[in-house]
Amino acid sequence: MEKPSLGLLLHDAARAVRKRFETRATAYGLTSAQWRMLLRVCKTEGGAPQSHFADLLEIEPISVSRLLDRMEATGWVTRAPDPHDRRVRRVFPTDKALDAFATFRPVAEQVYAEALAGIPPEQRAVLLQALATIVSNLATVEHFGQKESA
Amino acid sequence: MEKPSLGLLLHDAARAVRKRFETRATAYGLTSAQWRMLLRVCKTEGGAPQSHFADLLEIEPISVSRLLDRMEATGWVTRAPDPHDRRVRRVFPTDKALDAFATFRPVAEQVYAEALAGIPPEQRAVLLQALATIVSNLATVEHFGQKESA
DNA sequence: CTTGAAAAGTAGCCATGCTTATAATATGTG
DNA sequence: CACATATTATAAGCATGGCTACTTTTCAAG
Repeated sequence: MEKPSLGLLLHDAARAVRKRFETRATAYGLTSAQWRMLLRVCKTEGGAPQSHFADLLEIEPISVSRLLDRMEATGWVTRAPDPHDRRVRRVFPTDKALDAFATFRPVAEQVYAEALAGIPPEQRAVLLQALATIVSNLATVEHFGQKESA
Repeated sequence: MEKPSLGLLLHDAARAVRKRFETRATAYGLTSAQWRMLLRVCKTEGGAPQSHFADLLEIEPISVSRLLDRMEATGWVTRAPDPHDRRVRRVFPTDKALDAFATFRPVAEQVYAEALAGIPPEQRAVLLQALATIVSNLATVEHFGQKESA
């Protein structure tokens, strides 16, 4: 056997959690990307511009646009023009979304519990901290020459 | 602020590593999925059936099929019929691939080093072990009723 | 040999996310 | 005001990966 690399492990772990989650969430008609978006939309009072969610979810605005296209078509969100800025379309959760929001929380908690089974609390803390560090380490944009060698 | 969940962190960390890697590998004309496949193909003596790589990479055979379509079109692999089993198409790396294989290894190592910067060795070990545990915990197929409650 | 199950590969369709480019609107500078 | 720039959202096209369904081929019974 060969020691699996960080990249492979991260990739596999993320995919496994996503897949397990979708197995559960599919019964409610949501994918994990839609669930992530739903979380944010439901927590936002008064509707927010799409660009707000692009920042929060750290995906490109075009990805938000298409994700919301599908979620609007399936009745999870509504979009309304902003009266003060005609470029903006504000996003609102539907009642169906707010219902699902309350229902799905424990589903996510359970998936995480299954994923972390057998890992002692102090190691869970190290895991979460290390993942946060990785995200932070790689958050800076590549400048092609950031390193001392260039 | 709110404590980010395991799912979000895993998702973000995996995406950050993939993105950083692709920033580097794009200069060579490879995506990270293609790089993962290339690794496996180059390590396999004598060519292997596509199904072998589906198992190794833990993706569906159809995903392998299409990944190899692109990699064959761009000259990274060749596919030849198996003389003993006419269902099988064996996969071989090209010379270009074997060259790249040697060149890219340190690139991947460096990306991982950047990702893990500031994390002490014992915490890295915990991280890798925890990720492996997560993959293992979720590797079993959902049976809808595995739990004691059903 | 025939029948049926399993395996290998593929095609169609979809979701997600990226890069690049465009339209419409806002905003700052002269 | 006029022009350049930035911001918001979208479109086109591609890569990755999933699901379902299908073909071809192998293999195990009978």
